[in-house]
Amino acid sequence: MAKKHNHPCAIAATLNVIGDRWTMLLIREAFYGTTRFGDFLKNTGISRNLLTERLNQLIEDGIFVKQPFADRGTSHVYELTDKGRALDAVFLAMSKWGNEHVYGAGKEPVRMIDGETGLPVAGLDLVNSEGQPVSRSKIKLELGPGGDGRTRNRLAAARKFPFS
Amino acid sequence: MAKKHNHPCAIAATLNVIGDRWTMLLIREAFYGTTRFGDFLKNTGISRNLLTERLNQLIEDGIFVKQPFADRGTSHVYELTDKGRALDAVFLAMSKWGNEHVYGAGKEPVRMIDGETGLPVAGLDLVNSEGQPVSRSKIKLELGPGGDGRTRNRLAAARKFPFS
DNA sequence: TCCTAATAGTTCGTTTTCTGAACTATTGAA
DNA sequence: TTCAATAGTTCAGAAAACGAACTATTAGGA
Repeated sequence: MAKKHNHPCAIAATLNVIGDRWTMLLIREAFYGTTRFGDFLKNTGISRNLLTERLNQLIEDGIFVKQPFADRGTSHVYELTDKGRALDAVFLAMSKWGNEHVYGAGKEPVRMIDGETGLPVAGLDLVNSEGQPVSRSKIKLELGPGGDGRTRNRLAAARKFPFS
Repeated sequence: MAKKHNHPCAIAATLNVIGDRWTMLLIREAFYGTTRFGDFLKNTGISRNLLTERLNQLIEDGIFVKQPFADRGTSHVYELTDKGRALDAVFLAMSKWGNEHVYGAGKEPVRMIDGETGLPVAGLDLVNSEGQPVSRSKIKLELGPGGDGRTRNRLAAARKFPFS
């Protein structure tokens, strides 16, 4: 991937792992059950050399592990780690936004359904550490222990309640 | 931005809007309250010509609107639309993942706090259309009205419960 | 009115990354 | 020991990003 961001910021840090045109598509594939080099290739349209490079980077970043697989030829499987599976919230947020704001209601190619009730999945809601719901408009961004002077200045300049 | 993905898939569609190294950083800035060309420039490190191109693309995609602003010089403000603000779930999911899986507990540069209780924001939970909680392991992906044969085949090959 | 500072945006040469196709390596089965 | 399947490498051309210099527009002050 390209040169990395160097901000003390979780968004920048996440973009350093998944912030290119292909990586979230590979992770989508992994959530869909794809594990083989050739299937990632076919299902995404990425070029072979870039797929090699991305998979290696994702292994280095702890998103995938590569396991031998006895099939035909020199086969392996690429599987998500716990760290990789933890990207499910990003996957779900992107799915929801794409369905609602690019395709629009009634034009979704894939829908997320609550298997328990059969109802559509409608929201991604925040809860605090006690499990209580958190209103987005009440979220505050505070300087954390890993922040520095730059972070403090950025937050000081930021709105108090940035989210709708 | 680069050539667009052409899959019948909400992730691919979302990547066509925010799937490059800079766009989510610009949207982070917008959530932090940045509205001016020069501030986006300074706070992200993007180059001027690329910033021009990205902002124009994001206006075209309906994420930002550009308004005149009387200050000094030829000033404008770039502000998020409702469609842009709806990316807050992606922002929050990426923030949470970066804090937990790149920085790690105790090293977060910025923390999200529930302003109501002062407790940290801990989770992003799914609810169905009746507002009931949905377990991630119970989510099903179903063919939607905008899907095609390819989509059907992909889903048929996919795991039943892809999420942890 | 003219000059200056502030802001936004453009141009362009260089560097980096991506693309696409051909080629190589490794293994299991016939 | 040949063949087919799979994964991976190489490389030339195209596209995109980078970074610095330059241009345009406007407000305010001399």
